[in-house]
Amino acid sequence: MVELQAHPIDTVFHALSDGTRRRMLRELAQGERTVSQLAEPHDMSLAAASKHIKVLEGAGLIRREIQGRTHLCRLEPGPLATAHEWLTFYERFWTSRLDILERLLREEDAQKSARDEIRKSPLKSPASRKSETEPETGEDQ
Amino acid sequence: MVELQAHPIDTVFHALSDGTRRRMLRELAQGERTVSQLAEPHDMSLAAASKHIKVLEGAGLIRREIQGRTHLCRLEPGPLATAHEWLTFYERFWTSRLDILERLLREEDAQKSARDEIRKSPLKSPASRKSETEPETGEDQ
DNA sequence: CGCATATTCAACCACATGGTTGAATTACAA
DNA sequence: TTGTAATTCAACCATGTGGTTGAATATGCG
Repeated sequence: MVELQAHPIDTVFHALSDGTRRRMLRELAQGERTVSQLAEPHDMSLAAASKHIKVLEGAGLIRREIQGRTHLCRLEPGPLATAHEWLTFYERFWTSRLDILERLLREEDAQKSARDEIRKSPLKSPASRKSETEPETGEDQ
Repeated sequence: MVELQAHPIDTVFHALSDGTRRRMLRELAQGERTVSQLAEPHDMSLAAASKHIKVLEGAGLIRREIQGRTHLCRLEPGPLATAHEWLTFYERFWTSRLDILERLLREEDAQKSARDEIRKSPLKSPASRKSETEPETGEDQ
């Protein structure tokens, strides 16, 4: 019904791009929950919550065990690990240390591989960015 | 034009949920690129690519330096670090070692915090999931 | 100046998303 | 059997997304 032939990681990142769904994952990190339990904290219809759960399921982020008339959901961390590893590729860009060297190399690289002959002004040194950690901080997500 | 009052991490994950944009980030990991350079490998109009770039910019994943008539883009890793750290919260769920203990604790937890009295069947032990690493593997993304 | 280059803007389109409501399905319980 | 509880399904709606095309806006160049 959704994401017909997208790359798996597309569906994972997409699933994570919604605060309701991230909150559900957060909840599931503390233990399994039924559909109604997952829906309860969210100000929306059960049907809407059910759709969110299906998106999470479609991304492989949760598994569901049907138990009579209730559906028990539990976290399936594999895709989260995949996404984490995907991001790890870029780690060198935020863990500085070699930042100056990196940047010089990137400049050289850009110079070399530039398909045309644009760019010839100096680059601004990027302000080192502060990153607020931990999921589900404060109000939403 | 997009993401009017969403949580910042919403826009980051959303930006990452598209293969075209992930490929652009990949490209920018090797050095700065102009808009046309970023657009070139992708089978779409310049205008479409320009929109993708704006999504990345809106998520804070890239910065743009206007240089005459060309726009030079460069990677801004901060939000990637944020997303990475967000995912790190769930790390304990995929780095096993304490997996059995974790699971037992989660069961207890679920037992304790369950708002209703559902759940009373045994849990399946989750198959340890294999996660394919590194970004931009194979054909797309 | 006049033209080509780099990029965006605006209007448009098909389809996805996230929500609603009401009915259908299935299971438990009296 | 009858009713109620848990969940999905189907239809619908407003809005967002990702793409197109053609015009607009600057900038660089001869």
